Amino acid sequence: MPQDQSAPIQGGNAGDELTPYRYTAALAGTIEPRWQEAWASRGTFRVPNPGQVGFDASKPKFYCLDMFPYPSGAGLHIGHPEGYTATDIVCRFKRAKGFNVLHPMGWDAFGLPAEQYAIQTGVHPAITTRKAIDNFRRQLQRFGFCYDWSREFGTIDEAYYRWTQWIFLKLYDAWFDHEAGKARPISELIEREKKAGRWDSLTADAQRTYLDSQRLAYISETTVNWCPKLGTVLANDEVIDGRSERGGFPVLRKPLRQWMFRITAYAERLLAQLKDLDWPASTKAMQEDWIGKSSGAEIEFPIQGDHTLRVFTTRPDTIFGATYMVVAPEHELCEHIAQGRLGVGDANRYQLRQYCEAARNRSDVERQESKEKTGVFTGVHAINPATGAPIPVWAADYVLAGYGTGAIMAVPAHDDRDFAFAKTFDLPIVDVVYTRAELAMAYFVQNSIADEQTDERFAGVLADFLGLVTSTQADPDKFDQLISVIRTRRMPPSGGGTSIPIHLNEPPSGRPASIGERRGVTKIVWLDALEDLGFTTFDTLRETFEARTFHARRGEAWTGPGFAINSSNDHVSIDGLHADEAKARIGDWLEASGLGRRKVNYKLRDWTFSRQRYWGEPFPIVYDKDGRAYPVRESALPVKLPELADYAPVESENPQPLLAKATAWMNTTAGAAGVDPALLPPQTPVTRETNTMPGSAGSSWYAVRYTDPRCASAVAGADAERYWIKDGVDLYIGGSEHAVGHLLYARFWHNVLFDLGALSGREPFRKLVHQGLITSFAFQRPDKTIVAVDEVREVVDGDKTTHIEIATGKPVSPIVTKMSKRYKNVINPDDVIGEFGADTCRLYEMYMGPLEASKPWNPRDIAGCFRFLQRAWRLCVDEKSGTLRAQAAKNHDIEKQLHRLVAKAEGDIERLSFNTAIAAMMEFVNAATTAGGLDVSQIQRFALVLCPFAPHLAEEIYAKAAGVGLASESAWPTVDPALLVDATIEIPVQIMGKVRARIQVPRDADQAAVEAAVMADPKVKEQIGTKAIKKVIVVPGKLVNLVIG
RNA sequence: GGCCCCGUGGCGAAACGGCAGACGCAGCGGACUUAAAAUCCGCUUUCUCGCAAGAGGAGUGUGGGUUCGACUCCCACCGGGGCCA
Repeated sequence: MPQDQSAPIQGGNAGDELTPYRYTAALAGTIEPRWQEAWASRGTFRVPNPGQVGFDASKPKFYCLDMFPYPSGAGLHIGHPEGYTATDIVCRFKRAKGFNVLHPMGWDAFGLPAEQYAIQTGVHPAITTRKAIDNFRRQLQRFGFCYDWSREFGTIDEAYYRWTQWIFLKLYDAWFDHEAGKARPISELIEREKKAGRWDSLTADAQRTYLDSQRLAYISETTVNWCPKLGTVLANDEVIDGRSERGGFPVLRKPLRQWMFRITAYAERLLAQLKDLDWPASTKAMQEDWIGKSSGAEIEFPIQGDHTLRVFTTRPDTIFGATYMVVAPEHELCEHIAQGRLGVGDANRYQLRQYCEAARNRSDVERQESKEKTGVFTGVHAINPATGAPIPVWAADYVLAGYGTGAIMAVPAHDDRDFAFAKTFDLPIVDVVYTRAELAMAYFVQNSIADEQTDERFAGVLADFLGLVTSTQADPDKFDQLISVIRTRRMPPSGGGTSIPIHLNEPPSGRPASIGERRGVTKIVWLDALEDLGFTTFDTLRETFEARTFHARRGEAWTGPGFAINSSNDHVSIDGLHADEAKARIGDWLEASGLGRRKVNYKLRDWTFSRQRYWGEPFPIVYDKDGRAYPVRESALPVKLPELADYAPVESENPQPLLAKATAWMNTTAGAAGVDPALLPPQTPVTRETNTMPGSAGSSWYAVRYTDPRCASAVAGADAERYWIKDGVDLYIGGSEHAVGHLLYARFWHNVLFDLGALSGREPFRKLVHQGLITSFAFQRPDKTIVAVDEVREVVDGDKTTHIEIATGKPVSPIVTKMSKRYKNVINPDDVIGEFGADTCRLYEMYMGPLEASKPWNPRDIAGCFRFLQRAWRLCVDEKSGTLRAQAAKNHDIEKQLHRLVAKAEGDIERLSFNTAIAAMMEFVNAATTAGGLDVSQIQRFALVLCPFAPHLAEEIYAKAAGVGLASESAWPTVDPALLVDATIEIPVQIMGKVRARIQVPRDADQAAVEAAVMADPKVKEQIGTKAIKKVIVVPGKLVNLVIG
């Protein structure tokens, strides 16, 4: 590859006549493409599959994957190579350590941007996408990444999306057997129904309807996020603040016929299997939250007539506090009432109808956000099955139709929104949960003696009692004992002095904020707390607890943990129990009495899988004239996209798929479309499905395809699939923005395909790491608006540096922010490579800081990495002649340091701590330079350590030193453990935790010997003086600490 | 509002309960050079005492706790970021 003469060369001074072989950007630009070609032509990074020529079954395997890039027209962002360099280093290292390494790359290439571009220019998305892919590939190859390019593919390849469609058909042809906890072919469902005698009696249509209701891929009319401007439906995670993630266009909620995946059937498995994954805790937590499991109960509340109102609640333990109910305005009860079926008076019915009409025009978001609670009494009452009391049923829009059953039991004392609503409409608020302290107050009301109930005395006694109860975390059965302690004025056994120690966050009643408790709090604080609550007389206290209105008085719901109270009837009592036990007992009672049942609820919704756009996989589905769906046979795959004259979406509030424009393609026959003749005669006219699949389709299984990318008979050949991915990808690196979307969808498909026998393992990604965001500097005015970097001038005054906005002359402050064209702080990888070479760029990205941390790109710092490579080069190669600079004799001290470097680099790479590995190499080069240089063997081994980080430079040095072979094909240097330790070591001596002296001891000196050496040290003697030695801590090989006094 | 992550020199950072600031940048001083660049060497958390060598104190956002010993573990608070609502 010819050197690009036009590239700006600023990386240090150019090599001049004296040093023609100095390591410069120009030299890097020469050697880097040369080695890239050498690797490619030798197939250095190609890895064969089991059964193929050259496959070595004796080696362990390592499958390392980068997140699928979307090849945008703008080219590679500087953030891309961060993760890619990390995986590249690990893969090169693992290969050197004797692993079979699978390290592939490909393209997530269907999707909106290419299509938006096609709309503007009329160029077919396939053309622009291929161009973008070529550019991406060129840029990646320029970094020297060790991908096995023979495995490259894109989601837009027919040979690939054929299998994406095949997977869709597998899901269409499967149902979830809840008893077995796994997906099974639909044919087995028919078998089961036949055996149960439920099948043959059904009509063909009823059979079809039943099957369709069970399929993992099914059609449903659901409310979707419709974006008129983009002409498509978007997934929830593609909508941000009511606008599309791409383009920022408004998004409406619309009912639409959609293909859906029954991911909810897998909620429990997706949740349970998380715990075995080596993933960042935060990502696991996000998936847990997204799945949103909550256990509670479904309860039937009788209402007048023979109606019941079914609610789902996560707090069945608070049912005794349910003082009213709320239904969503869309709830069928409202309709029934409006139609007069429950005998509600005209005035109420009119109000209700008015309210429901109004609520319907407000979006869910508006309804959730609005602080002001609105609602209307429906005119009917329900019976609280726990208390037997009639409670009013209201309609209010803070309850959403789509969540749970669209109706709730309201427990205002223990739910914030119910509390606010009850306050607004003056509904009763009844305590059914108390914290420990509150329970103690209630106890005091009932059990105090007359003498303790005087207005003068009660507060003091109660404050003492509360202090004792909370400090000892006493359960209610200990209250008798504790109050007698107070009465006899004895101090509690554990509390020395006058203050009673109170422990923070004592479970389960810790409520520091409201009852005011800090460590060391005393009676005074409790007295203050009682006063704040307005308990100035005993009667107020008694009335509050007898009326069960403590929380109402406090003005806030208590949603935290505590003890159940006021919760007994003839059949069940949960008084005094904690929430978990109380829930369990209420669950038992509900089930025994037939009033309800325990129920697990998930926040996770089914996956909407239809898009109304062009540039995606077509569905292998056709419809007959009655709208019945039929699958296309596997042999007829792939269903290819038709050509279109123009790609502009039909911009409309009524969703219309773009493929409907291709009428000739859409209208076909069952035979031409490839429907099984047993299902539909070939001449039958049918219309094709005109939706396309979303971008997440192709990216949900690509990790599997890499194991055998050319396989024509399956998603991947069984041997290859089992060898590489049975236990999941060994290292998967990519951005945390995919924490729920992609990573959850891919797990779902993998699980389904495992159940159906198409894959050997359940989980696709065993170990996951997110690289941090690479940010950039910009400037900020005092009003927090941002100023672009080229609009600011740096002023150096003595040792102070200030930044001035050129236009205004006002000072601005440097900040770290996302790279943005607007701020003129975008770093282009091509420019960086032109200026310093790919090795320097790779090295700097890894040297900036920990892989997972977000960190700012500093153009100044990159020079340090470049200079390091120059020093490394100069250490090994003569800058005048370009020949090897090897010393004849081996420096043994340097040899020792080299072994330590190899050992450190090894450990650091394993734990992805690349910045510290690079620092160790810098130290080694500095030491070796000072020591006068390396011998040939040392140069070779140093090059091998450098190779994963700066492979081109390493190859060049290695070639000069070894003469034959490639560094990238050589084994990692071996470490002699004997050289990692010294005979004598220096250890610090601390006195009272401060370093006061240092002593030399043999490495394996025992405790007594070390102690003796310490005591003999004159500095130690001086420090100890006349004081006594109380304790000696010897940490072998590390340090000694003396406690004196 | 909830959950998670992060606060260490002028800057990026290191230290997996055991010598805080490795390594790099920037800065200062020196060598080399007619000169500059490049390169090499030295200094570089801060305060006090000292001409100096050196000695001593403080110090990892703040306050508390655990420990012989805490940047590291626990609790609360403050500040920044992310995700969810």
